Amino acid sequence: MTAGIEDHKYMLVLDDRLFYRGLLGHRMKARSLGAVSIYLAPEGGFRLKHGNGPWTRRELAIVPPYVAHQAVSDCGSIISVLIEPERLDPADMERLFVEFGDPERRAGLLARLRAAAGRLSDGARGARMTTGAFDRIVLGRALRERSIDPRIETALVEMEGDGLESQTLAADLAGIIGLSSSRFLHLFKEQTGVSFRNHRMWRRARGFLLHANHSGSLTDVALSLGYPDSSHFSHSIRKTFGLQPRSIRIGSRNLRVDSNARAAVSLHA
DNA sequence: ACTCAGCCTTATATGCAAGA
DNA sequence: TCTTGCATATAAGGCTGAGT
Repeated sequence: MTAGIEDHKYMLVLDDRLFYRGLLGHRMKARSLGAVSIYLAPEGGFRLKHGNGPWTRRELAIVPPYVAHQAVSDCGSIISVLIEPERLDPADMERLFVEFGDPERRAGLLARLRAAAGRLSDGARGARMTTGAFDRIVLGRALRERSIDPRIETALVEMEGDGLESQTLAADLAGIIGLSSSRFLHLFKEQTGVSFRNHRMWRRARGFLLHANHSGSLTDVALSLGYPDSSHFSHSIRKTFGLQPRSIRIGSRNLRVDSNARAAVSLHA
């Protein structure tokens, strides 16, 4: 009872999963994340708004990728889980939304999610957390991956290997896997469910979260993430997260961050 | 140092017709 | 069935400059 939320701020960043427990900026404007997003308040509830729709009071919510929304928490903090969609089996993603929409399962999901931070932070120390282990702790079961065309898989790996600062063009990747850019762009969307451009933009913005609790110039961070300048960076982050980079940084003080190796590549770039 | 807005350029999204 | 190229709309990229 003595420990406040400040002592419990925690984020775990994996390649295709992210767990966050910490502050939720009360000045949040509409955000559009590139991942399936699960929200719940650590205690009490929160309010959620989809696009131009009305505010609704929630205990638990799940939002599809690239859907604009806003959230405000009663207690000022939030638990949030992000699931990257590009390798996720579409049918299993659908099933996840059904599960979260089922009133009978809500209490169980809430309890599991609220307990997850402690279990994740214990498990992540030293050892590398796998996606499957993360899913079992947070969701109670490992989500299925979709089978992706090997050429698109190659392109995904290529982009991940290049680091967040890369400006890889669709035409370059198409060349590597032996397709025309036209076919590559179509196939990428078909196989991953997200457009090439949106995917690249989201991965870059997501990379900022790893820098969120660092000191130093935001301009330097912007450049190391591949943004051409701080102006563009500020704009993109605000559109993606609904918050200014500065607010995210201020809200991330005392935030403990764990990440696996690949997600952390850009950390000291 | 950071945010914000405007403006032009360019890459990408998407549908379609057609070739291999 | 898979692939390509093309046409057109749109959003990101890149830049400038002003405000905080």
